[in-house]
Amino acid sequence: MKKGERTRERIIRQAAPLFNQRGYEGSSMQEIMAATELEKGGIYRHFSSKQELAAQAFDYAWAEAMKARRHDLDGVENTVDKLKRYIANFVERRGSVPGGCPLLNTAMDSDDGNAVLRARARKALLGWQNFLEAIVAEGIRKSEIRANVERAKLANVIIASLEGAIMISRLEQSLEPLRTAQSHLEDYLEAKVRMKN
Amino acid sequence: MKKGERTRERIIRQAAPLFNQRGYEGSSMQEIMAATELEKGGIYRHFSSKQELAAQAFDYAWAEAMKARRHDLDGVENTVDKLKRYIANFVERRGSVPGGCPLLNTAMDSDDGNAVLRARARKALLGWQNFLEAIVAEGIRKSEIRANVERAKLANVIIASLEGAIMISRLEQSLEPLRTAQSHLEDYLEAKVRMKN
DNA sequence: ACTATAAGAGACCAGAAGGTCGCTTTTATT
DNA sequence: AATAAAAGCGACCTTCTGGTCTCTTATAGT
Repeated sequence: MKKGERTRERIIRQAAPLFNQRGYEGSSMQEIMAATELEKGGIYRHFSSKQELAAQAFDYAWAEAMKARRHDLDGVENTVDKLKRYIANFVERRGSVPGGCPLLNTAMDSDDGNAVLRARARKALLGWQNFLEAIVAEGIRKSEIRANVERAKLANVIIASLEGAIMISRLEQSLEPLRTAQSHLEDYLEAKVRMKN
Repeated sequence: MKKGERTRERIIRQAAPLFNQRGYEGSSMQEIMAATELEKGGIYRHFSSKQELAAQAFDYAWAEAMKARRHDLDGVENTVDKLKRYIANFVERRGSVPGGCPLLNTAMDSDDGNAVLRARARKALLGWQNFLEAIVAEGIRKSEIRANVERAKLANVIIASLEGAIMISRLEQSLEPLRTAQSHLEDYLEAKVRMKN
């Protein structure tokens, strides 16, 4: 009863980078077998289908990404600084799972079909938006963020800028686009979001 | 000598939406055969491989997207307004080829393998950056854009915001995120880019 | 209209895809 | 140490993959 659970988690952990790098169709069971050093039977005992495994691998990869991006966030008091730290973490602490942002990858991979994966990506995005919006709401309550800031829109701008920058960065194999997005967002936060006295 | 060229172009035109929607691995020759109403032999006469066809389909899709986004751009004199018009076109005139932005799709599809497609996406991105940078450079020359604006960074911010917003919009199946990105960019152009006298 | 050539059909191929299942081995419980 | 249950192996299945090649049909130049 214990060993099974351990290998199950190991499979997810070792399959996640594969799916994140090569995508759902691009990752074959053979490659997953090689990555996990398990035969087919050993994998299919724990997962009913490739899709099921892919879904769980995404959940894992996303949880890891979120964890990395939340790193040391609680120590920051001011909510604007918290947003800036979050953005810095996003830029600096990539690679919790290799292959770029799991959300972007899975969203693009599944947005024309693969309803299961698509639903997971959607849920992940919603969670992310809520997380950022909560920080903004707190900031407004604490009078650190201007009252006229629309939290949903601010969350949107941050997410879009970062995800778009990731795409460029991956294609150019350079951190510069990501850093440009970061400094743009920081400027924006100071100019239009932070409460001035 | 003539018919061949016509069908060749037809194949590209009809295969492009498929590749753009389902990705490279997700599009099978069978589906391409169905979409083009041609047998295998009829397709492979014109393209040496699936990859070759996919590459040409991307070039076509990208050219169509660029054309749509450049729509009526020449009529705009002021370069800041030109950028705004470009952004508006991006938001409004999607769907020149179904399945979202070909660059984003192909970049995510190929960034961990498929060197051929990756090279095409990279070249497309470079062309896009150059296109926007040229407008900015012209704006600085004409004193419509502040001299301290770094054209590469501005191009980057615009591209990242729009592409990231496309991802969100597709996942949420709503235009709102795209419109939010648009208004954010417009505000930014007015606040930090346009020359004030 | 004749004919050389271009275009397309479609049977065929080897290999790989995801998935199943009966059997053996390992684990945990007593 | 014995044993019941859990975990893993790996041959096998069907379907589909990208790609080839020969043969037929359509086209275009004269």
